[in-house]
Amino acid sequence: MRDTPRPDFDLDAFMPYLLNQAAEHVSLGFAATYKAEYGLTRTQWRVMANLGRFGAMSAAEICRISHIEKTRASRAVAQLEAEGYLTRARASDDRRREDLALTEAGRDVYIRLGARGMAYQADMAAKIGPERFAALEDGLRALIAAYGDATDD
Amino acid sequence: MRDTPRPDFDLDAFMPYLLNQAAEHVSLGFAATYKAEYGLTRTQWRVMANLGRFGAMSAAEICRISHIEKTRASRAVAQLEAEGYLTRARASDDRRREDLALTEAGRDVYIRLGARGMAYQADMAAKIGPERFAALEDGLRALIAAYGDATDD
DNA sequence: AGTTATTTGTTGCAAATGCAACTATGTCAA
DNA sequence: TTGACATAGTTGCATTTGCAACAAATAACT
Repeated sequence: MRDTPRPDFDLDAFMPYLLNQAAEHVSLGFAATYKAEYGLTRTQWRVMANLGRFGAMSAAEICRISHIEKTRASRAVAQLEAEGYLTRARASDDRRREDLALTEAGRDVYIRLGARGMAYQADMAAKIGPERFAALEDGLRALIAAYGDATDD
Repeated sequence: MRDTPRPDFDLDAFMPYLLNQAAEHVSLGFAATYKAEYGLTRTQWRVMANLGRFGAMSAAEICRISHIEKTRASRAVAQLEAEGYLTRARASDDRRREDLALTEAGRDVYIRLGARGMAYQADMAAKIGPERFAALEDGLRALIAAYGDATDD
């Protein structure tokens, strides 16, 4: 007889666990860059990345796109404004909304960090091999589509 | 002429971002289960999963294996003990260490949640297809190996 | 032995977080 | 117009978090 019921469940093969581990390790590497060199948090960097990529938009839009909690976004925006990386302007067509836009300084940071990001990404692809990297991207997108849109938090 | 320097950097194709998005969405689904039904946090569940899978071990070992911050682990262990899911015992060979072990109740939770986890996992594989799922696992392990062991935070 | 460094686990404290409540604005329909 | 509801963004508050400082035990040198 066994003194422990056969587990069968192995954390090391559990996808949510693997995803979190991978995300944490990989993110940390890049986070160190924008944290150390520009004093940005992850949320702040994401807000800037969205504005840099897509141009002026509201905080709510950024929240929808990047699934950032609205309180978090609000605070990130306030800090980014305080540091001169973005400006806010009441939208004329809907005065609840605030249109956010990067300042010169903000765009500069976005460009620099973007370049770093791409280098980081290239390094990742080299480390695990391009095919694996492509397959990974494909799988992640599939997951996000399957769970992200379904639950829609 | 363009008024914005060509960005080139796209957040939507940035691997750290994709990883975080996928991890967040997927984890949330399963987290709802152990949170709602057993009142466990993610860290608490991880501690239990490690103990259930590998048997008695110290908090520090769990931290090393699962890359959990030690303060977090300490607090999770205290709460799990308070709820009767595990016991702590000073190790006789090294009196700094505390050997943690699941109680009957704790093992019971582990078994039940493990079953739920496997079902969740099977559902994920079905949703995105078994090949994609396998490729995803392969890629994630490669990333963890490349970054997890190298940086070793 | 004696001194210094390392490891294990806990705690203090400031900062970050999430949820709910709130203001202000806009929409829809009776 | 009025009233019910929805959306954008902020703030209050209790909880969680992480870092640094700590205590206790052990290891590693000399």
